[in-house]
Amino acid sequence: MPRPSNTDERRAQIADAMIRVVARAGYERASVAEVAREAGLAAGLVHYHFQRKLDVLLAMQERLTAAHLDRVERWSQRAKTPEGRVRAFIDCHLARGAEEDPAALACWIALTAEALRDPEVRAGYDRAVRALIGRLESAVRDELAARGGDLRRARAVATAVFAAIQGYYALHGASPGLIPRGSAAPAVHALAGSLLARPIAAIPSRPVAAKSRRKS
Amino acid sequence: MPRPSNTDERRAQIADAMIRVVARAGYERASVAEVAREAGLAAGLVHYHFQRKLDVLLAMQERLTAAHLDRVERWSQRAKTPEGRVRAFIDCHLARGAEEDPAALACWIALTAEALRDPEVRAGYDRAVRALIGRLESAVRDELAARGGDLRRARAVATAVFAAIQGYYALHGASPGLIPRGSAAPAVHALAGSLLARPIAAIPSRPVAAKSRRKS
Amino acid sequence: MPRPSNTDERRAQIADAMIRVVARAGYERASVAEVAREAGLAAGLVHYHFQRKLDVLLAMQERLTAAHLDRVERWSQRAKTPEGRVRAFIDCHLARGAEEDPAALACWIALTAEALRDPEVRAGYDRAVRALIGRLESAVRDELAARGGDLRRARAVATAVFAAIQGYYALHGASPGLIPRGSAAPAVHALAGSLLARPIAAIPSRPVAAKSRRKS
Amino acid sequence: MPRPSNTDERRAQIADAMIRVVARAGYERASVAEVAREAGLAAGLVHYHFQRKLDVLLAMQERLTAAHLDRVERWSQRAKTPEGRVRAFIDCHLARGAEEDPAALACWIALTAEALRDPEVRAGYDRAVRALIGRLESAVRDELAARGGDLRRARAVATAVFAAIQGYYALHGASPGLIPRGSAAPAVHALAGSLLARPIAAIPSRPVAAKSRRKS
DNA sequence: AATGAATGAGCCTTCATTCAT
DNA sequence: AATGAATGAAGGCTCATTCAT
Repeated sequence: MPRPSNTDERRAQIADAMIRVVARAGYERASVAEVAREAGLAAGLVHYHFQRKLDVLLAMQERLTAAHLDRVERWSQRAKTPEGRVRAFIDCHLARGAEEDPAALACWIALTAEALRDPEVRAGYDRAVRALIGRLESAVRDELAARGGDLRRARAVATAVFAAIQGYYALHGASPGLIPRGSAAPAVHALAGSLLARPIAAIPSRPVAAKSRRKS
Repeated sequence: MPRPSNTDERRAQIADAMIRVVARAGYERASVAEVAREAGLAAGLVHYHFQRKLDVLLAMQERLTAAHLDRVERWSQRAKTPEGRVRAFIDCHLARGAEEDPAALACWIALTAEALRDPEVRAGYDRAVRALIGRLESAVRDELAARGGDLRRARAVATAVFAAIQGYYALHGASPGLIPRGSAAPAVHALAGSLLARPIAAIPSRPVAAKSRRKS
Repeated sequence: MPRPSNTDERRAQIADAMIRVVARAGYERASVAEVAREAGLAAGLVHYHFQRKLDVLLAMQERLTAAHLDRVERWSQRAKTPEGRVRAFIDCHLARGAEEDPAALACWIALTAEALRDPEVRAGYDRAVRALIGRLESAVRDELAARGGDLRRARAVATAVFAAIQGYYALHGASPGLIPRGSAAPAVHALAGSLLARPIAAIPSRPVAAKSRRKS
Repeated sequence: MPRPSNTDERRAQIADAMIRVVARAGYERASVAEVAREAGLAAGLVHYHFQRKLDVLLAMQERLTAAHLDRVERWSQRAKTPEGRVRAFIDCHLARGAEEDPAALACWIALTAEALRDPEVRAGYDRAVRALIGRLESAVRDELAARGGDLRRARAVATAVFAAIQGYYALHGASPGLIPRGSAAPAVHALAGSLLARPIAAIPSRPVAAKSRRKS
């Protein structure tokens, strides 16, 4: 009788170690040996459970994504209205007291950079982003429906909110101290409020400014 | 008869080659040999003009930043009002027909990821971001002044607009095809309009949603 | 079932290979690749067992020192008196028929030169020299005690004998053919005899010479 | 009319710069560029005046040797007797207040190590040593003649004194703090006195020790 | 004579991956 | 499953030497 496989735990253990190493060193500089050490395992074992180093990154990507989706889900459940779900999505990412694991944030940015070059990472990245935006989009759609808005804008609205969050993350990570304390969440809430309220195209501006916008 | 120095041109030549290589391979995978080949130079020459590979990255960073600031400046000059300058800043980054060098965009994301780990890259990143946000902030401040708004919000507003742009860039690079065509610029314009119009804190929302925001 | 470690043997194997390579090429010109080849190993393996090339040198230094101390010990055991131990120390280094591994001698000189510049090598060098001189000193002290001499001179006497040996080694290595055959050991024995017999300061000389020594 | 050649000065200037660089870095690590910088010259100029880096080392070797011979000569002139010249030779190297340029000492040891491997350096080393020992030998021979000693021992005596000095130099350089203060010169004087006084073979020792010496 | 750029080989080191046990 | 040694390919960087000016 063979001993029960512990492959799944080991894979998780290794992927989690990679999170910590990538967070502090980036993917390229995260050596397999270092990841093994971080996981408390022998160096050779990593390649017993994963064919390539890249596969560890992909596993880590999935774990990060799953955990993050969970987190979003948990925050959403407290919301009672569609708009509430949108608000919860934003707060879950940016509200004070909602600070996520800094390692996860660093990894996310590393994954973004990696996705630019590697098709496999890009695929996982795309899947993750689509899942997240998808959740947001459904909340936006419901809200727009309740308000009688144009449902076709839901995707654009969700994307905008997501992009803003993503941008704050990047700034926060790479240029800390630049974002006025407490300004991120309110700003994205304003964005959401604005986009839910009226057609995107109708940008409020002082008349004189109208012309300057006609440039490209 | 001292030989005239061509160091500046060479450094520029090498930094420009690094832009192309980093764009397609990332910094870590951009080998010095490859950069030299891309520049049409012998491998050893790179280290004659730069002490470390990192210094090439920093030079490239400065060139990208300078070029981008130039670009922003050029777009701004057409604007006749403060708000126009804000609009120009957004359009310069996101409007259709404003597509920047894709290589520059890829490099920017690579630099963001690198800034997370390397203090020197972070310093340059910070400088670049502050210069960009600074320009935006002054426009925002002028506009708020004209509207009688709270000038202290200028920085937060500028940061929000910048973050949104940054987020769109990341999404565009890593998950192309996800952003509804033509939605980016209008969304950020909406954000700007919304933030210029009223205090950030006053988020318009349906009453019921108020509670859901009160979360953990 | 953990694989049994062979690190100690490998390290010894590599350090021994370095002895041979340093002997014929010096430390700087002893490339890691060459050392590996000499040891019959793959190049990368050296850095699996040693962090830096310098660490191989230090390991080699320790092996040389240990072997040499052993050798001195073995020669000393035949001596029955303290003076006999001093004589044995000298003969062990310089007597005909006592020729040591020429590679070891070449390495020792290389280590001397390296010690001038590198603190780590210097530390090992210092330790080796102190151990050797220490053994000699204890023999000298015992002999001086037996003769009723000044024990405080023991260190100086031991150092003098050691320096003379060291000097002969250097000459032998760098300018072979210069030392009259068979003159080294007797000369150092004369030195030892002279220093053991009377206070160092009392140098026998013809009266007239006394002045010439009073010079600048 | 061509401008007068300054080649000799330049060569000297470069060789002197190499002394300083070799003293602090050793020959292998003394890069041509660093030597040029130390000399305040352009990098390319070194290879205009010297074909190979090794030739700079050889030039430096000659300069060091010449300067040192000069120094020995100067010290000797004050001596009025042959023995006085021997004493002066020792004091010139080891007496307190006779400290030579530490850079020269470091270079000498570096040259010793280099001589082990390179035939050209060895040739120069041999020449230098023979010149120095030769001067010493002639003084020894004169003294032995005056004493009615065996003139054939002159070379061996001179070599012994020189070896002892050389050994003290090595110890001083590589293991500073090991030599009891002020003990070097007296010890070598004792050696000289002892060797001038009686046949080398007749080593004074307590009877019991006689046997232990019969080992090899 | 002199300059400083250019070349290309070689070195130490890192590392993903494989393998014997 | 697991271990730790082994392999070989790069990579960044240094540097002696050459060359155009």
